[in-house]
Amino acid sequence: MLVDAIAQLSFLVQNSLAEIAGDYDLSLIQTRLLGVLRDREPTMNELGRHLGLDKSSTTGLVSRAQGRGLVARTVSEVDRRVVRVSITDVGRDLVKQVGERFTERIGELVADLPDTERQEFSRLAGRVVLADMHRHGLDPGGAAG
Amino acid sequence: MLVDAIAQLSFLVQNSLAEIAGDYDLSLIQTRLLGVLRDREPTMNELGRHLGLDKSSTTGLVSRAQGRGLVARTVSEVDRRVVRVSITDVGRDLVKQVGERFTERIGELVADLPDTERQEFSRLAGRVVLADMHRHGLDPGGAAG
DNA sequence: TATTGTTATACTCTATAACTATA
DNA sequence: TATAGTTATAGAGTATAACAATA
Repeated sequence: MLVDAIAQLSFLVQNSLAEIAGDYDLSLIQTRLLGVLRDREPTMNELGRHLGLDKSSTTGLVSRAQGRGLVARTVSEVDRRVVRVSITDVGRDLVKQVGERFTERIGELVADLPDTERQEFSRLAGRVVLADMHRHGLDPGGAAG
Repeated sequence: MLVDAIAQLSFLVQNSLAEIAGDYDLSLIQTRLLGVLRDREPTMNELGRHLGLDKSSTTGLVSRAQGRGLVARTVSEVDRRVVRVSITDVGRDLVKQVGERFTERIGELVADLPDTERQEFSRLAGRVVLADMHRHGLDPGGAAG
C-alpha cells in the first residue's frame, strides 16, 4: 500500500541518518543544525525559524554545539541584541563526513533498482517535495543531504 | 539529486506524522509504540527490540503511556519475570485517528502525481523497503501506517 | 547463575514564562 | 515599549549501571 511504503521508507532513511550521525555523537537535530550552517550565518531568530524551534530551544541547541566547538556565536555590530551563529572548521568537517556516509547509505538502499527505475524514483520524490514546497511558502530547507 | 530528494521526502513525511501526532499530544515514539501494539502483545523485551530501545527506555516509554491509559501491563502466568504490553481501547482509538489523518496527508502529498506515476512511486518505494528488509533480518516493523 | 524488568542517575531536547540588554 | 536572546524550570526521551525478582 502506498502509505505504508512511503512511511516505512521515511523511517528507513531517518533511522539511517540517525545511526550515522550517532557514530559521530551527533543527534539528528545537531546534524540538521550543522547542515543549515554550512552555507548560512543566521541570527538565532532565523535559525530557530529554520529548525522550527522556540528561541529558548535554539539557545540550548547552539550552546551545546558551541560547547563542543562545532559552532560559534558572534554579536552583531549593527544591532548588539542580535547574535549570529556560524559553523567552525571542526563542525564543517564533521557534517561533511556525516553527509558523505549518508549519501553512501542512500546509494546502498536504492542499489537494487536498475538505473532507469532509480532515476524515475528520484524524479518522482523530487516532484513530491517540490509540489509541497509550492503548496506552502517555498524555501528548500537544509537537512543533512 | 537522488540523495536530496529522498532525504527531503523523508523529512517531509516524518514532519507530517509528528505534526498530526502532536495534535493528539503524542510524540513520534509514542505513536510508534501504539502502532506496534495494534496487532501484537509483546513482552517488554520484544517491544524494546521492535522499537530499537534499551530496556530501561522501554520501561519509561510504556510507563508514561500507561499513565495516560493508552496501554496496559500484564505479568505473564508462565514466567512471572515477563511483562506483556497491550493497547487499551483508548489507545487503539487514538492511533486509529492518527493513522487515518496520516493516510490523508500522504494522499495530499502525492496528489499532484498522475495515477500511473503515483503507482510507480509506491511500487519503487515498496521495493526499496523490501530490499532493505531482505538485506537485514526481515520483519515488516510497525510505524503508524 | 542467568534472565526479565525496574530504578537511579545523567544528559539531550523541547516548551513556557520570566528576565536582561539593547533599540 | 518592543525586540533579541538567555535563564529558570519542567517534562519527555534516551542510555548506562545497579538492583530485585524469578527462573
